[in-house]
Amino acid sequence: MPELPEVETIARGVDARVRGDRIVQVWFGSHREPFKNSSARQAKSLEDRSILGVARVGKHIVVGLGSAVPQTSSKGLPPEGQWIVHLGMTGRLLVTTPDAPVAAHTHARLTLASGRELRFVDPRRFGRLESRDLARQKPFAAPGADPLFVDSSAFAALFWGRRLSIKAALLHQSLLSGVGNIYADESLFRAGIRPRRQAGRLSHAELERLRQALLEVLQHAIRLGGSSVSDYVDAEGVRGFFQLEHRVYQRTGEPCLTCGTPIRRILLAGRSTHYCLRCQH
DNA sequence: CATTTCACCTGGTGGC
DNA sequence: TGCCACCAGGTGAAAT
Repeated sequence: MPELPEVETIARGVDARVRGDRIVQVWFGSHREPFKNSSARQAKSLEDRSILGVARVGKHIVVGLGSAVPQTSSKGLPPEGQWIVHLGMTGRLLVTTPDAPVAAHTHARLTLASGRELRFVDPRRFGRLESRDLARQKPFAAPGADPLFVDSSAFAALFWGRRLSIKAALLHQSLLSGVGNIYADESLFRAGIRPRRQAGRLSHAELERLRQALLEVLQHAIRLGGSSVSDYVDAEGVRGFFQLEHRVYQRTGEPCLTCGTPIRRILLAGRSTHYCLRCQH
Protein backbone atom coordinates (compact mmCIF):
# COMPACT_ATOMS: atom_id res chain seq x y z
CA MET A 1 0.00 0.00 0.00
CA PRO A 2 2.40 2.59 1.08
CA GLU A 3 4.72 4.36 -1.27
CA LEU A 4 7.63 6.64 -0.45
CA PRO A 5 5.65 9.45 1.27
CA GLU A 6 3.64 7.05 3.40
CA VAL A 7 6.71 5.04 4.39
CA GLU A 8 8.60 8.26 5.15
CA THR A 9 5.74 9.49 7.34
CA ILE A 10 5.60 6.21 9.23
CA ALA A 11 9.37 5.98 9.66
CA ARG A 12 9.55 9.53 11.04
CA GLY A 13 6.63 8.93 13.39
CA VAL A 14 8.00 5.65 14.69
CA ASP A 15 11.48 7.16 15.05
CA ALA A 16 10.14 10.04 17.15
CA ARG A 17 8.40 7.60 19.51
CA VAL A 18 10.85 4.73 19.90
CA ARG A 19 14.34 6.15 19.37
CA GLY A 20 16.41 5.38 22.46
CA ASP A 21 13.91 2.82 23.71
CA ARG A 22 14.77 -0.85 24.24
CA ILE A 23 13.02 -3.99 23.03
CA VAL A 24 12.34 -6.18 26.06
CA GLN A 25 10.01 -8.80 24.60
CA VAL A 26 9.02 -10.00 21.15
CA TRP A 27 5.83 -11.75 20.12
CA PHE A 28 5.26 -13.10 16.63
CA GLY A 29 1.78 -14.32 15.76
CA SER A 30 2.22 -16.32 12.63
CA HIS A 31 4.99 -18.74 11.81
CA ARG A 32 4.51 -18.73 8.06
CA GLU A 33 4.68 -15.38 6.30
CA PRO A 34 5.81 -12.63 6.62
CA PHE A 35 9.23 -13.69 7.85
CA LYS A 36 12.17 -13.49 5.49
CA ASN A 37 14.44 -15.20 7.98
CA SER A 38 12.92 -17.45 10.62
CA SER A 39 10.71 -15.85 13.25
CA ALA A 40 12.72 -17.54 16.01
CA ARG A 41 15.97 -16.08 14.73
CA GLN A 42 14.36 -12.67 14.30
CA ALA A 43 12.96 -12.69 17.80
CA LYS A 44 16.38 -13.54 19.16
CA SER A 45 18.06 -10.76 17.21
CA LEU A 46 15.52 -8.19 18.45
CA GLU A 47 15.17 -9.06 22.09
CA ASP A 48 17.12 -6.95 24.54
CA ARG A 49 18.37 -4.58 21.85
CA SER A 50 18.25 -0.80 22.02
CA ILE A 51 16.64 1.15 19.17
CA LEU A 52 19.15 3.62 17.74
CA GLY A 53 16.83 5.09 15.14
CA VAL A 54 14.26 4.39 12.45
CA ALA A 55 14.59 5.49 8.82
CA ARG A 56 13.09 4.95 5.38
CA VAL A 57 15.22 3.25 2.73
CA GLY A 58 13.26 3.07 -0.53
CA LYS A 59 9.89 1.65 0.52
CA HIS A 60 11.45 -0.17 3.47
CA ILE A 61 11.57 0.89 7.10
CA VAL A 62 14.93 0.15 8.72
CA VAL A 63 15.21 0.01 12.50
CA GLY A 64 18.81 0.40 13.70
CA LEU A 65 19.58 -1.89 16.65
CA GLY A 66 22.30 -1.48 19.25
CA SER A 67 23.44 -3.59 22.15
CA ALA A 68 21.46 -3.66 25.35
CA VAL A 69 23.90 -1.49 27.28
CA PRO A 70 22.43 1.70 28.71
CA GLN A 71 21.79 4.16 25.90
CA THR A 72 24.14 6.82 27.24
CA SER A 73 27.12 4.64 26.46
CA SER A 74 25.75 3.31 23.15
CA LYS A 75 25.08 6.79 21.84
CA GLY A 76 26.76 7.50 18.54
CA LEU A 77 27.90 3.94 18.02
CA PRO A 78 27.05 2.30 14.70
CA PRO A 79 24.16 -0.18 14.74
CA GLU A 80 24.95 -3.84 15.38
CA GLY A 81 21.83 -5.05 13.69
CA GLN A 82 18.81 -3.98 11.68
CA TRP A 83 15.15 -4.88 11.61
CA ILE A 84 13.79 -4.31 8.12
CA VAL A 85 10.07 -3.88 7.61
CA HIS A 86 8.34 -3.82 4.25
CA LEU A 87 4.68 -2.94 4.46
CA GLY A 88 3.51 -4.55 1.21
CA MET A 89 0.05 -3.31 0.27
CA THR A 90 -1.72 -3.20 3.61
CA GLY A 91 1.00 -3.25 6.26
CA ARG A 92 0.97 -0.90 9.24
CA LEU A 93 3.64 -0.21 11.82
CA LEU A 94 2.05 1.26 14.93
CA VAL A 95 3.30 2.51 18.27
CA THR A 96 0.63 1.81 20.88
CA THR A 97 0.06 1.47 24.57
CA PRO A 98 0.14 -2.17 25.71
CA ASP A 99 -3.58 -2.16 26.53
CA ALA A 100 -4.64 -0.90 23.09
CA PRO A 101 -6.93 -3.46 21.42
CA VAL A 102 -4.96 -5.83 19.20
CA ALA A 103 -6.13 -5.43 15.63
CA ALA A 104 -6.92 -8.45 13.47
CA HIS A 105 -3.91 -9.62 11.44
CA THR A 106 -1.38 -8.38 13.98
CA HIS A 107 1.75 -10.39 13.20
CA ALA A 108 4.31 -8.81 15.52
CA ARG A 109 4.28 -7.08 18.91
CA LEU A 110 7.49 -5.67 20.33
CA THR A 111 7.24 -4.68 23.97
CA LEU A 112 9.51 -1.73 24.76
CA ALA A 113 11.19 -0.76 28.03
CA SER A 114 9.10 2.43 28.10
CA GLY A 115 5.99 0.26 28.26
CA ARG A 116 4.85 1.05 24.74
CA GLU A 117 4.46 -1.49 21.95
CA LEU A 118 5.59 -1.48 18.36
CA ARG A 119 3.09 -3.50 16.33
CA PHE A 120 3.10 -4.81 12.78
CA VAL A 121 -0.36 -5.37 11.29
CA ASP A 122 -0.91 -6.65 7.74
CA PRO A 123 -4.20 -8.18 6.53
CA ARG A 124 -3.01 -9.19 3.06
CA ARG A 125 0.36 -10.42 4.28
CA PHE A 126 2.30 -9.00 1.35
CA GLY A 127 4.60 -7.31 3.86
CA ARG A 128 7.96 -8.73 4.89
CA LEU A 129 10.03 -8.71 8.07
CA GLU A 130 13.75 -9.37 8.12
CA SER A 131 16.54 -9.01 10.64
CA ARG A 132 20.20 -8.57 9.87
CA ASP A 133 23.26 -9.06 12.02
CA LEU A 134 25.69 -6.43 10.78
CA ALA A 135 28.68 -8.37 12.09
CA ARG A 136 27.95 -10.93 9.38
CA GLN A 137 25.69 -9.18 6.87
CA LYS A 138 25.71 -5.99 4.86
CA PRO A 139 23.38 -3.21 5.94
CA PHE A 140 20.18 -3.02 3.96
CA ALA A 141 20.39 -0.84 0.85
CA ALA A 142 17.72 0.15 -1.65
CA PRO A 143 18.27 -1.42 -5.08
CA GLY A 144 17.68 1.84 -6.95
CA ALA A 145 18.13 5.58 -6.65
CA ASP A 146 16.12 7.57 -4.13
CA PRO A 147 13.78 9.91 -6.03
CA LEU A 148 14.21 12.62 -3.39
CA PHE A 149 17.95 12.83 -3.93
CA VAL A 150 18.75 11.69 -7.47
CA ASP A 151 20.23 14.45 -9.63
CA SER A 152 19.08 15.22 -13.13
CA SER A 153 21.80 13.45 -15.10
CA ALA A 154 21.61 10.30 -12.97
CA PHE A 155 17.82 10.37 -13.33
CA ALA A 156 17.98 10.64 -17.12
CA ALA A 157 20.57 7.86 -17.29
CA LEU A 158 18.17 5.45 -15.57
CA PHE A 159 15.89 5.43 -18.60
CA TRP A 160 18.37 5.54 -21.45
CA GLY A 161 17.82 2.78 -24.00
CA ARG A 162 14.85 1.28 -22.18
CA ARG A 163 11.97 -0.01 -24.24
CA LEU A 164 9.42 -0.35 -21.48
CA SER A 165 6.82 2.32 -20.81
CA ILE A 166 7.78 5.25 -18.62
CA LYS A 167 5.05 4.22 -16.16
CA ALA A 168 6.49 0.70 -15.83
CA ALA A 169 9.99 2.18 -15.52
CA LEU A 170 8.89 4.49 -12.68
CA LEU A 171 7.47 1.47 -10.84
CA HIS A 172 10.67 -0.54 -11.32
CA GLN A 173 12.29 -0.48 -7.88
CA SER A 174 15.81 -1.28 -9.07
CA LEU A 175 15.78 1.94 -11.11
CA LEU A 176 14.05 4.22 -8.59
CA SER A 177 13.21 2.96 -5.12
CA GLY A 178 10.05 4.35 -3.61
CA VAL A 179 7.67 5.20 -6.46
CA GLY A 180 4.40 3.26 -6.60
CA ASN A 181 1.16 3.47 -8.54
CA ILE A 182 -0.24 6.70 -7.09
CA TYR A 183 2.86 8.83 -7.44
CA ALA A 184 3.76 7.38 -10.85
CA ASP A 185 0.40 8.53 -12.23
CA GLU A 186 0.44 11.86 -10.40
CA SER A 187 3.98 12.77 -11.46
CA LEU A 188 3.34 11.84 -15.10
CA PHE A 189 0.25 14.04 -15.13
CA ARG A 190 2.11 16.97 -13.62
CA ALA A 191 4.94 16.51 -16.13
CA GLY A 192 2.47 16.28 -19.04
CA ILE A 193 3.77 12.88 -20.18
CA ARG A 194 1.57 9.95 -21.24
CA PRO A 195 2.22 6.82 -19.21
CA ARG A 196 2.56 4.59 -22.30
CA ARG A 197 5.47 6.55 -23.78
CA GLN A 198 8.60 4.48 -24.18
CA ALA A 199 11.04 5.42 -21.41
CA GLY A 200 14.10 5.49 -23.69
CA ARG A 201 12.41 7.86 -26.14
CA LEU A 202 11.70 10.71 -23.75
CA SER A 203 13.71 13.85 -24.37
CA HIS A 204 16.13 15.15 -21.77
CA ALA A 205 13.75 18.08 -21.18
CA GLU A 206 10.82 15.73 -20.58
CA LEU A 207 12.84 13.62 -18.18
CA GLU A 208 13.91 16.70 -16.26
CA ARG A 209 10.27 17.83 -16.06
CA LEU A 210 9.37 14.38 -14.79
CA ARG A 211 12.10 14.38 -12.16
CA GLN A 212 10.96 17.79 -10.92
CA ALA A 213 7.29 16.79 -10.91
CA LEU A 214 8.07 13.59 -9.04
CA LEU A 215 10.20 15.41 -6.48
CA GLU A 216 7.52 18.04 -5.90
CA VAL A 217 4.66 15.59 -5.64
CA LEU A 218 6.59 13.38 -3.20
CA GLN A 219 7.65 16.32 -1.03
CA HIS A 220 4.13 17.74 -1.03
CA ALA A 221 2.71 14.34 -0.08
CA ILE A 222 5.22 13.97 2.76
CA ARG A 223 4.15 17.37 4.11
CA LEU A 224 0.53 16.17 4.08
CA GLY A 225 1.33 12.88 5.80
CA GLY A 226 0.86 10.71 2.68
CA SER A 227 -2.23 9.51 0.83
CA SER A 228 -4.93 7.58 2.69
CA VAL A 229 -6.78 5.75 -0.05
CA SER A 230 -8.33 3.06 2.10
CA ASP A 231 -6.64 1.97 5.28
CA TYR A 232 -3.30 3.75 5.39
CA VAL A 233 -2.44 5.35 8.72
CA ASP A 234 0.78 6.61 10.26
CA ALA A 235 2.50 5.37 13.42
CA GLU A 236 -0.21 6.91 15.60
CA GLY A 237 -3.10 5.65 13.48
CA VAL A 238 -3.66 9.04 11.85
CA ARG A 239 -4.66 9.29 8.18
CA GLY A 240 -2.81 11.40 5.60
CA PHE A 241 -4.32 14.10 3.40
CA PHE A 242 -2.57 13.90 0.05
CA GLN A 243 -5.46 11.89 -1.44
CA LEU A 244 -7.26 15.25 -1.59
CA GLU A 245 -4.53 16.49 -3.96
CA HIS A 246 -4.75 13.60 -6.42
CA ARG A 247 -5.38 14.95 -9.93
CA VAL A 248 -5.70 11.70 -11.86
CA TYR A 249 -5.28 8.73 -9.54
CA GLN A 250 -8.67 7.03 -9.05
CA ARG A 251 -10.47 9.90 -10.78
CA THR A 252 -11.59 7.83 -13.80
CA GLY A 253 -14.33 9.63 -15.76
CA GLU A 254 -14.09 12.76 -13.64
CA PRO A 255 -13.11 16.01 -15.38
CA CYS A 256 -9.44 16.88 -15.60
CA LEU A 257 -8.80 19.72 -13.16
CA THR A 258 -6.84 21.56 -15.86
CA CYS A 259 -8.93 21.11 -19.04
CA GLY A 260 -12.16 19.30 -18.10
CA THR A 261 -11.53 16.24 -20.29
CA PRO A 262 -12.66 13.04 -18.52
CA ILE A 263 -9.75 11.21 -16.93
CA ARG A 264 -8.98 7.89 -18.63
CA ARG A 265 -8.14 4.61 -17.01
CA ILE A 266 -6.10 1.97 -18.79
CA LEU A 267 -4.26 -1.14 -17.66
CA LEU A 268 -0.48 -0.85 -17.92
CA ALA A 269 2.10 -3.16 -16.42
CA GLY A 270 -0.85 -4.89 -14.78
CA ARG A 271 -1.75 -1.76 -12.85
CA SER A 272 -4.58 0.74 -13.09
CA THR A 273 -3.21 3.80 -14.83
CA HIS A 274 -4.92 7.18 -14.92
CA TYR A 275 -4.16 10.09 -17.23
CA CYS A 276 -5.56 13.01 -19.20
CA LEU A 277 -5.46 12.54 -22.96
CA ARG A 278 -5.46 16.28 -23.58
CA CYS A 279 -2.89 17.41 -20.99
CA GLN A 280 -0.42 14.55 -21.40
CA HIS A 281 1.52 13.93 -24.63
C1' DC B 1 19.46 -9.72 -20.10
C1' DA B 2 15.03 -7.02 -20.57
C1' DT B 3 10.27 -7.12 -20.27
C1' DT B 4 5.66 -8.96 -19.22
C1' DT B 5 2.50 -11.72 -16.69
C1' DC B 6 0.82 -13.80 -12.79
C1' DA B 7 0.40 -15.54 -8.14
C1' DC B 8 0.47 -14.29 -3.58
C1' DC B 9 -3.62 -12.64 0.28
C1' DT B 10 -7.83 -10.40 2.54
C1' DG B 11 -11.43 -7.16 2.41
C1' DG B 12 -14.38 -3.57 0.53
C1' DT B 13 -17.66 -2.18 -2.98
C1' DG B 14 -21.21 -2.28 -6.19
C1' DG B 15 -24.34 -4.92 -9.38
C1' DC B 16 -27.93 -8.23 -9.55
C1' DT C 1 -29.60 -10.25 2.73
C1' DG C 2 -26.55 -13.04 -0.21
C1' DC C 3 -23.58 -14.12 -3.96
C1' DC C 4 -20.18 -12.82 -7.18
C1' DA C 5 -17.03 -10.27 -9.92
C1' DC C 6 -13.83 -6.92 -9.59
C1' DC C 7 -10.69 -3.87 -7.48
C1' DA C 8 -6.84 -2.40 -4.20
C1' DG C 9 -0.91 1.56 -2.21
C1' DG C 10 3.70 -4.21 -3.99
C1' DT C 11 6.88 -7.54 -5.28
C1' DG C 12 9.34 -11.33 -7.14
C1' DA C 13 9.23 -15.80 -9.60
C1' DA C 14 8.19 -17.70 -13.95
C1' DA C 15 7.35 -17.19 -18.63
C1' DT C 16 8.36 -14.91 -22.97
